[in-house]
Amino acid sequence: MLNERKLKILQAIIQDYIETAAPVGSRTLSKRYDLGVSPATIRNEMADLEDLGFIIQPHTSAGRVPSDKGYRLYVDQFMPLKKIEAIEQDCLVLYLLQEIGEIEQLLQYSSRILSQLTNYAAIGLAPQVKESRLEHIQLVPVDSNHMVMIIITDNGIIKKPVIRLNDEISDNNIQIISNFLNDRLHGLSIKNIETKLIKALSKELTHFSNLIEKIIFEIFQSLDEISNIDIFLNGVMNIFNLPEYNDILKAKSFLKLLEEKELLSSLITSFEEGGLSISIGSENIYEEVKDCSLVTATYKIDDTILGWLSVIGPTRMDYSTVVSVMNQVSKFIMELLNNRYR
Amino acid sequence: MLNERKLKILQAIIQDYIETAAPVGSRTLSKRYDLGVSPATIRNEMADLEDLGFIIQPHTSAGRVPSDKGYRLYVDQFMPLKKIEAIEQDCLVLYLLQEIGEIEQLLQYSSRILSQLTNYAAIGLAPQVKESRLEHIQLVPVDSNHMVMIIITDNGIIKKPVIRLNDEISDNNIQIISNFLNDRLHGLSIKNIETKLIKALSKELTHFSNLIEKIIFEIFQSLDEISNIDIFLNGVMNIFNLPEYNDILKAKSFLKLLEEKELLSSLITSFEEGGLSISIGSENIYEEVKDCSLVTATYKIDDTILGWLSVIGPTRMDYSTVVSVMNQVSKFIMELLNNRYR
DNA sequence: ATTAGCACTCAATAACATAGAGTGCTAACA
DNA sequence: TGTTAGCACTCTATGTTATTGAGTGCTAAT
Repeated sequence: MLNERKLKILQAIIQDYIETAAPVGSRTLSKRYDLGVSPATIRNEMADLEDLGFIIQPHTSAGRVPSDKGYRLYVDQFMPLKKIEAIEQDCLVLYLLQEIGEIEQLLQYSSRILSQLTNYAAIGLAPQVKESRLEHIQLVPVDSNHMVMIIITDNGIIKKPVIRLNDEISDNNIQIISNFLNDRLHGLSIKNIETKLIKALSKELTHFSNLIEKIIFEIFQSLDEISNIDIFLNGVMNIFNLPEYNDILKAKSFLKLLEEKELLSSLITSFEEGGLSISIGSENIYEEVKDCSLVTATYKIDDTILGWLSVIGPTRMDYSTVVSVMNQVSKFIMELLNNRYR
Repeated sequence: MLNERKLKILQAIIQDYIETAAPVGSRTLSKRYDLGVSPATIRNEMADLEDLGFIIQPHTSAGRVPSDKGYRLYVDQFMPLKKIEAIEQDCLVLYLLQEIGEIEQLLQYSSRILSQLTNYAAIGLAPQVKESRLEHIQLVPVDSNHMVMIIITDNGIIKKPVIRLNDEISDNNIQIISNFLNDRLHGLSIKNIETKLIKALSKELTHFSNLIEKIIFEIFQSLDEISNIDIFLNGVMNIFNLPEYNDILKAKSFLKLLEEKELLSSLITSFEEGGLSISIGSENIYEEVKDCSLVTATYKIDDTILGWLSVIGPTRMDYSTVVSVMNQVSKFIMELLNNRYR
């Protein structure tokens, strides 16, 4: 489809644009890259590349800018991958985190590291509790007014909301209720645990039923609360270093986008294959991100998704660096997860 | 110091400027407010007010803008307080939250409500764990690889980090260690719990010492982790509705400021009296907030600080609304806290 | 003491000119 | 036949200048 020279020119255009953020013209190109042909020839090739939809001319007298289709070709075919030692160094930080007990923290810290290494915004996302199965539930009395409900799901999420007790319940009774709940609810999908189910169960424990009735509401409120989307943002303000966000309206809409947890979550969870996925501008399902690209890593063990890490930036993103960094970081994370969850 | 007419004019200037964000001149003033005198007279008075430092002229041919000193007078002397029914309505949301078990959530939700009611950014801040005393510590075995360490402090903070176990320890032994730690550490200030202390203690439990040694590191890592500053930001993007942040650099520096957890924390914790404090522009200790104002509520029971809520915005803040809202919300929160903590 | 009148200031806006980077087309060339 | 120099043309960005209007301080009259 594209001869070698066209590919070389397209690559040069993309790399230059990623670097400078300015539309790149034939003269600049021939000066800056060793293409072996004159600007006039480059111009002809560029006209062809535009006809094919790989580059776009913002206006008649401007240079060319890569299109989403252009970036896609670049990413799929001829993007150079860096193997930077410095990255390895920084990733050692992750090693220090081996002792992190909870996957949310791992995602939080990793996304911070990603944003630092890439200079874009990074997003960590834990799988939604609602979508997982209950592995273990346990009520722990703390003092006369509080107990902690510890919940562990099949994908390793640990939640432990505090539940306030209005009536005093003996530790022993809490223990009995706890064992009972764990016995009956174990293995159920969290979203299937509904009020009526627990109400039915509470009838079985007749001598406690009045107590149980009272804490049902609390337990449900807590189940609901822990079902909040766990999303970790880092490096959001990095966008101010990018010329595309010098326009206050652009910056505003990007920042507002990052406040939309539901949107981000459904955007990112749409990646279900393990490994890296890249979605470029118009390829994204939502209008709001049509001029952004995401590089997303999905972490799976067998068929269970344990979390997502994503780097989000303008379509003029330094894919090469981002993908390299993501690969490196992902390697470390998969090691951690493998040690822990199987 | 100021005659009645000067006060009326100053008040008009401040209210107009808070509303319009544009320097206000004598003609506008006489048209928009019923001051009973001509623009020329107003001009003379304004010249005096400027000499006294209450207002400032950005440039020769512009109107006047209130100075920090002007706002201070306004806030202290003649700011009208609203008693809005709508606020009461919205505050009912807080009532719904009575079941919140943890003070962090209360601060988180309240700050969200504050930002919604005021249209400024709101900050919730929990007291630092490091500064509190240990009321209760408890280790709860969860599965063969994890236990939860539940920590309750004297000011009602509950933390429960997951601790990963590398060696299997029987539930019974965990129980023994837990009781022992609680027994010895109870009442100590968290920052006084140092490695050497626990090491000394571990010697007492000679028959466990090898086990304890191993989990000391874990416990300390966790103590360190839960000592992170708990700060909750809401409504940050509200600033984009304010003309002062139409300048991308201004917006950037404000947003970056809100990322500085340590700075914000030390700024806000400098308010130690219970009730409302207002700090205006240059009154703030840090250079970074010299063109911002904060309205901060400190929540105390007896002499223990339970948390802070703060609204932050430009010095041209609608103090009247913010203070009114804060008063209302604070009333509800103090009720909740009183019910819970005494 | 107050106010109308007036000359003056200065930011913001608009209107216009210029420079510069880039293009497409044509004709000459290897 | 593919490549390239030359050239007229386009369009943004930038800088310059003129104009407008809100606002002031001062003076003199009320």
